[in-house]
Amino acid sequence: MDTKSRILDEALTLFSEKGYANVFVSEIAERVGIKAPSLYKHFESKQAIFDALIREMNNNFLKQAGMLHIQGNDAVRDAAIYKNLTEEQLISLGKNLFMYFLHDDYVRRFRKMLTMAAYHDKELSEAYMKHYVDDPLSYQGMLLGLMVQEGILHAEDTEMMTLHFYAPIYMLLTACDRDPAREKGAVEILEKHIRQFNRLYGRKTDPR
Amino acid sequence: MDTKSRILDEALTLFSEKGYANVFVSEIAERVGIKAPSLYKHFESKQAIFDALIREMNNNFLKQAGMLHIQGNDAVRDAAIYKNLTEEQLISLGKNLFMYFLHDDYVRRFRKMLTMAAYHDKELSEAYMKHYVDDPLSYQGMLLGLMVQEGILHAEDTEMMTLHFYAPIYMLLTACDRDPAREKGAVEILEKHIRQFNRLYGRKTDPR
DNA sequence: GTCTATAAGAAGATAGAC
DNA sequence: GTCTATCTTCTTATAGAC
Repeated sequence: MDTKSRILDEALTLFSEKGYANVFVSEIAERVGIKAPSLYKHFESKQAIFDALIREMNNNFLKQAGMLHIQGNDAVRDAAIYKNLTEEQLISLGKNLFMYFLHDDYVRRFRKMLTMAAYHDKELSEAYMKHYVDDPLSYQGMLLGLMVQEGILHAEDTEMMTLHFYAPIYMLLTACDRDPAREKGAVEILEKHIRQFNRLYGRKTDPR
Repeated sequence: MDTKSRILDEALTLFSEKGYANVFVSEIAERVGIKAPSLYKHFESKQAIFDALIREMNNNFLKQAGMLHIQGNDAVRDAAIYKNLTEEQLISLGKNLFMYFLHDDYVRRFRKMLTMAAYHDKELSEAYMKHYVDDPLSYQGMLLGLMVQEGILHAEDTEMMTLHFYAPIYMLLTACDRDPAREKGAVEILEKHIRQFNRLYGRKTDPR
């Protein structure tokens, strides 16, 4: 990994742990193994490092914003996969996806950095909402909608069904980001959540 | 309002808008209408202002952490109130509570300040989880549990039912905090959410 | 308790040698 | 491209008059 990439990597780690304003350029440089002035040969300012990270995030959008997607870009194909899963397989899949978004270093650090930074910046706020709220809801809405069409799930209001599926996952994820000790409990809750969701919206539920 | 209280008030506003590190003592002083050095007659440091705010928050815990409570401290009495509400009245109540937590200046500013600050500080992180996740879930769990006992709601797993009720509200609240333009849509979604929740867990639902 | 003046120190950024 | 030395600016905080 070249120096420029190492700078971005260490900066992302530090920004995600302490927030932009609490990280010093000298700190980033130290972790990379150079002195602060050398860093200015690679980036013209601290802000430029942050901007480069945000650009990188938007470019890698599919990798990280494909939150809770199986393939991430084809709801029809993904629905076909879901369709044939047993409840146990579905739970296992859900757990694995949850663990991926919780632990994948790239995804996790960006989420934490953006969570903090998005509070003071309108543009970043929009990025946050898109990646962690709107896009997951939209994708899962398609997925669950297809399953309703197939007769696998039953719901009058697909939008609300999607909210009921995703909101608990969003809440568990933000809880674990703030307190990693909650992870074990969160995975158990996730399992129960998927079971209950299946029970409520699955074949046996009377939708009125 | 005396100067000391005005300092706390303006500091809370600024901290909630920009985050602790991005607020200068001189900025707080200016809003109060004094010069920065005068401020040090009231607080010995910038950190002392923040600490005082956190103490105030913990003291006023009931006022703001009673998130989505009716009375806020007596689940049995509150359950008795809920029991006799029609769906329309319940929705109206839910909307009003949501608007209160979204708009009440004191509650809103603390929530935003804590959301940011809680990422770098373990103690604050615990306070955040307690006030915005654990306590609401625990209180609403009692409330909904009582309604299950009364036969008003039906659920095998009350904990999951509570999660299904609260997680969407939590998600809508954080979404509106980040982007106030979403408020109108959020209230509509809230209404649909409560209706669907009623439908799923109300008398007519077959819980197996 | 508020002011002006100022100290003390931190942090971002530049200059110029190697 | 990295270093040491340094500049500049900003920000917290203090001193001391009123």
